[in-house]
Amino acid sequence: MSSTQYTKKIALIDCNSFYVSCERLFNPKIRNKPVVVLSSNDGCIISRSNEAKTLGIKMGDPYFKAKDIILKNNVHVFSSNYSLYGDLSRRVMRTLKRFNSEIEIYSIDEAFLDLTNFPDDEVEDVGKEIRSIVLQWTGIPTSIGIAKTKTLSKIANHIAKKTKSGIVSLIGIKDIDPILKKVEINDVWGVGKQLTKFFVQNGIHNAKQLKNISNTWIKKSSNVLSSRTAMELRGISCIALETQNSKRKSCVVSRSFAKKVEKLQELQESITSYCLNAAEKIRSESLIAKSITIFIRTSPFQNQFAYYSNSKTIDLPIATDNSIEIVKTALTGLKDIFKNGYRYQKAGIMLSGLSSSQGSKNLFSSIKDVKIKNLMKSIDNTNYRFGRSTLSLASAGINKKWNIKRQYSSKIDTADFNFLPTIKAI
DNA sequence: TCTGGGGTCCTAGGACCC
DNA sequence: TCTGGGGTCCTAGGACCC
Repeated sequence: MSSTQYTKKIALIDCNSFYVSCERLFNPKIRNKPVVVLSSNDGCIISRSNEAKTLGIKMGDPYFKAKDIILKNNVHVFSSNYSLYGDLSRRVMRTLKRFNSEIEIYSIDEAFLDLTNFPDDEVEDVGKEIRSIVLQWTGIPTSIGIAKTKTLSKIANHIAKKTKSGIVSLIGIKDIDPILKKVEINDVWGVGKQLTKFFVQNGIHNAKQLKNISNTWIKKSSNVLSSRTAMELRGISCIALETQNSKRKSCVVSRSFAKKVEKLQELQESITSYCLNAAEKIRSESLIAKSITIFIRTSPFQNQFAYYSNSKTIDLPIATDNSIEIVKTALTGLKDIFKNGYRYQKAGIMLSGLSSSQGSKNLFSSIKDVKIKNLMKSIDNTNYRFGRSTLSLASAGINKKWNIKRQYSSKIDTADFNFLPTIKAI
């Protein structure tokens, strides 16, 4: 009798130090060297190589605070280059799809892959192959965790990151308690700062304890999400793989300013350009928005200045993807919440209540609408061909003094042939 | 001087209705 | 003059994720 088993198996594939790995692809000199990538505006550290982690540089640290360590240790610093990372992400995901079309792209550098169709005792080898193919085809190193549920595969992945092979499977292990015991409660997927505090107060310090806690207690004293997490630790799948890319429900565009902004005029310029950006984004996904939120705030870190933060949500009379309409509405909202005398650090907008623009004709549809649609289309096409904001609105400003800072950009654009790496035959 | 950006989901509480 | 219970829907804010 064959003993081949096909239990449920979910793999979590996670790119190692993804943004750093992307920069390294085009810059072999920085392999094995400490590297960090900064957030937009060169504000915070959002990706670190292992060497940088060893130096004690923390995730999310503001750059200026880590500068001493960085300079002393010759850490290589890069401003983030999202079009590069997005491009490489798509390549990684495309490669993963070859192993199974049942894939959930969870973030720019992570995907869940259903491996149930492979026999239990072969799944670790499959994982190894995925790793080496992704590395070979894209140059991006990954870690892979495999287990019966998403939460457990997250844990397996967490452990895999610390192993040399880069792959850990919990499939076929009868008693995973000794493994879960070593996983701190705050490292469990879905357990954040607040829940950690709550669990620790109740004597739960690791994943094993959460797994073995009574169901009634957790339901009574917490919420459905926690009990779902506990179930998943027991190997009972509660969080399904979301394989079809569902349409998003909101679209945010927000930025911190390179310099503090005090004038309404400058806020208007930034809000306008964020609106244009967001409108273009939803048009490219055939969506229309029902409402728009505008928000502005001063820095929460600078205690010597008064703090002010406010937002305003306005319902659009008719759901729309029309840039002009969206900008106009946003600017009225901005006027309502703007107050003189503050040093604004950040502004943003959110389009929400998004729905498909297909067949969204209504009583008020008219020839004018068709004209506007064509105008939007030609703006999008021109900007696509000649670069963002070739065509814009006057209110988006020309000088853009508030615009972001990107001092350390590698300026690599994989769409540009001049920056493609050349491969030399030996 | 300098502290990211973009998402989802859940819940409590208020408004409103019968 | 006093007094009820139950339901739905919406929203703001919080918590979490990367």
